[in-house]
Amino acid sequence: MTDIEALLSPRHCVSNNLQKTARAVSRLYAEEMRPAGLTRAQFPILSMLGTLGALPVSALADRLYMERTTLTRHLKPLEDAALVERPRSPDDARIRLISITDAGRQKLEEARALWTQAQTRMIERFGADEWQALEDTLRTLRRLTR
Amino acid sequence: MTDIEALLSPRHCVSNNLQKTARAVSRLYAEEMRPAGLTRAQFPILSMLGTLGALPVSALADRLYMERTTLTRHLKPLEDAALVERPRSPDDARIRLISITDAGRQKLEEARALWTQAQTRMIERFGADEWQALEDTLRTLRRLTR
DNA sequence: CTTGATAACGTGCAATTACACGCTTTTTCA
DNA sequence: TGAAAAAGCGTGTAATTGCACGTTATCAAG
Repeated sequence: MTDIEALLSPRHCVSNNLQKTARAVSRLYAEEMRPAGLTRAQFPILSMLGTLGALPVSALADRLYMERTTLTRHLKPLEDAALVERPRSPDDARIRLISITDAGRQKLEEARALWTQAQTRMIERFGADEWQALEDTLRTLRRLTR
Repeated sequence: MTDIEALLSPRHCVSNNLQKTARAVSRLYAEEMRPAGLTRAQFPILSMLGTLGALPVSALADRLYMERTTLTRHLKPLEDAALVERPRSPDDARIRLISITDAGRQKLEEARALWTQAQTRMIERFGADEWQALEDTLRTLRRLTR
């Protein structure tokens, strides 16, 4: 039973501990995926679009736990590269239905090969069971922020 | 015993799961700490400097798991605000020994009051024992990236 | 002592993130 | 039906991050 007061020192900061770890890990993945020609943020966006169908910007942003406006910035170059489309919904002119293109799927497959290497290396070092548990914990933490 | 293959789908990406969680949590802390007049990155830097003594840029960057050049960017406005000093070492003119000033400590105390609120709220929701365990796990993960 | 290697740090540039604000479209309700 | 409210999205601006590269200072051989 840990006392809360023991965690009220900045070195126990939830936010900063997550930030630090994200930075450290992100650098490894970015290095390995550089030849893919996708930026760091583009891969998860394309992945999500590859799994789900066409969906509004806000819905996509929610699932990515990304600010809607941040996602908008990322979508622009992806659309310019013809990797995603964003036509307006025929039912509601406010909504843009974002979807991945065939070229996007192809690019995604290329990037995924490199990603798999990075992920494999990381899981091998950290442990599959350990990551499974950590992933669940992180999901719980994210849900608490809603 | 989890099989590694089960984790080779992008939704299990270690990097992206950490990034998403860091974004989600960071927004909460940032919102609460806004009145402090410190940016998100400044608080952990000042905290670290408040605990440790004067130390070189690289050593500080290592402890923050931050790129050295990123830290340099953050130090500039902190120095302009007279919250930190960065005199060159008398022994080695290449080294700048970064330290917090009295004004920096004062600002740190103010910000810490707000931070404590954010941290308390978060720990209360998530659980002290759970965070303790997660913090250890994240540290382990960071060490693996060295 | 000088010359090459190394260490410590800063800068140019580009990507990432998000708050404040505004625009257009849809919905609500009197 | 005709505002008023709300929903969905984009832009201005600023903070965060890090790679490639350059500069200065120290160290290691010869």
